[in-house]
Amino acid sequence: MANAADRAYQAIRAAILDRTFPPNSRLKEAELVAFCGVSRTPVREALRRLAAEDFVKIQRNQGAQVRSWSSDDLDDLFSLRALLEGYAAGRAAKRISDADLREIAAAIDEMDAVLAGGAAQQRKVAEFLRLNRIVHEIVWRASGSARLVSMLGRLVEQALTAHTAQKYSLSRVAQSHHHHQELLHALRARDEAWAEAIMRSHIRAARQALDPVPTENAAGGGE
Amino acid sequence: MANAADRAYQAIRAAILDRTFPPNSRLKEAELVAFCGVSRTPVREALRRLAAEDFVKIQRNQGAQVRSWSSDDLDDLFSLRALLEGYAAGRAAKRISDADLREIAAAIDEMDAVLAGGAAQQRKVAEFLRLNRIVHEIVWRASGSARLVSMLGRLVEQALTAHTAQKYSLSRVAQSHHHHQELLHALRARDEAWAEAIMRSHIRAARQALDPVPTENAAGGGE
DNA sequence: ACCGCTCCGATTGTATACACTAGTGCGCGA
DNA sequence: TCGCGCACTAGTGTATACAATCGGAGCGGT
Repeated sequence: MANAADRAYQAIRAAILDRTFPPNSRLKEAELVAFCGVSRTPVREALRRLAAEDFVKIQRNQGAQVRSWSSDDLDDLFSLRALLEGYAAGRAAKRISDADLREIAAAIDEMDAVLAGGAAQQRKVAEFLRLNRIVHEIVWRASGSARLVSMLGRLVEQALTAHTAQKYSLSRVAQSHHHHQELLHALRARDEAWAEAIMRSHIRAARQALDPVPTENAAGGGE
Repeated sequence: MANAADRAYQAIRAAILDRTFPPNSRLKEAELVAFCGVSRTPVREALRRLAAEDFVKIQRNQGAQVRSWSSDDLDDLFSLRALLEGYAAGRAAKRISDADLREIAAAIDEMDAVLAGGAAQQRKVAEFLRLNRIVHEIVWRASGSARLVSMLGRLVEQALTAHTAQKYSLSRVAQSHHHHQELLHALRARDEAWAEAIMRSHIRAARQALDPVPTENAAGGGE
C-alpha cells in the first residue's frame, strides 16, 4: 500500500465514507492533490477507481462528484445483496469446511462477549460490525466463487456509504446476532435452503433498518 | 468517444477479444502506445479500466497481462449469469411495458428473417448475436434495476472473451431462438416464475455449448 | 560447479508542463 | 432592459520527463 495511487484512493474513500466529502460534493483534482499529498496522476487514478466502484461519478471534462444514494437505489442494492448473499450462503452450506465453521463460531462467541461486555455502545457496535464482516466474508469464500466474493465486496462497500450515516441500536444488533447464530446452525446442518433463507432475511432486515421511519421500537443500521 | 483514453480502451479491448493479444500475453505500455497512437497516460487509464472489468490482470510494477479463463471460471461466470439473468427476467415479467414486448417481438422476427435468409453462416450468426444482445438488454432494463443492468453487462462482456474463440453452430442458434420465443410468451403472460426459469435454461445451455466436448450433434457458442 | 551478490537494463510509477474544453460573466447591440 | 456572443478562466485531458522498482545477466566466492 506504499503506492501513491493507493494512498490517494484510501484517503479519498475514507473521506467520502466519513462525510468529509459529502454526497454530491464536487471533487476537484487540485484540492485532492493538496488533501492527499500526491500529484494529479495518482489522484486521477484513484478517482477512476472510485468511479468504477460507484463511489463517485465522473463526467468528461467536468470532474468527479461524490455519488448520492436514493431510497430506490438502496432498495435495488439490498435486493441484489439478498439474492447474491443468499446464493452464497446456499452454496456455502454444501461446501463449507469444518475449519470455516469453527471460525464463524469463534466470531459469534466474540460477538457474545462484546455485547455482554461493558464497552461504550458505539464501541460495541463498531466491534460487532467488524466481526459481522468477517462472518460474511467466510461465507462468501466458502461459496467457492471468486467472482461472487468480489461482487459482494463491491455491493457491501456501496452499502457502507449509507450505513455510516446511521445510528445503530443495540436491539437491531441483537437481531443480527440471532441471524448469525441461526446461519451457523443451517451451515452445520448442511441445509442449503435454510442457509439461503436465513441469509436473505438477514440482509432484508438490514435494509429495513436503514429507513428513517422506525416501525416500532428502534431504527438503526448494521446487519 | 473522441477521448484518447476511450479510444485506447476500445482498441485494446477489441484486440483482446479478437485474440490479437492472446490470453496470458503481457501488455507493455510502450507497445500499446505504438498500437493505439496515444501517449502512456491514456493507455494506463485504459489498462486500469480493463483491469476493473477483469479483462486484464495488473500486478504492481509488473504491468498488465491478458486474463485467461479456466473451465471453472466459466462455470462460475455462467452460474452467476443464470442467477442474475433469471432474476432480471422474473422482475421484468412483472414490470415490462407493452412497447418493450413489441421490441422483443420485432427482434425475434428479425432473427427469423436472418435465419431463413441466404446469408453466409458466419454472417447469420453475427447478426443473430447482435439481436440476441438487444433482447437481453431490453429484459435487463425492464427489470428496473440499474445496478443489475451494469452487473450483467460486465458479466456478459467477460463471457465474450470465451465466446469469440468458439465456432457457432446453427443448431445451437436455433435452440437459443426457441428460448427467446418462449421467453416472450412468459413475459407476455406476466408469469414471473416461467420467465425466470426459461432464462436460466437459456444461460445454462449457453454455458454447455462452450465446452470443447460436444455431447451429441454439435458444439458451438452463442446464447 | 553451484549458489549468491551486485549491477544494469527494461518497465512501470509519479510529477509536471502543456493543450483543450466548457462554463461564466461581461459587454455590446437591439 | 433583455438577449446574444465573445473572451476569459478554472479545470480536466494528454504528453513527456524523471524516479523508483523489478528481473536477469554476469561475476566472484565457496
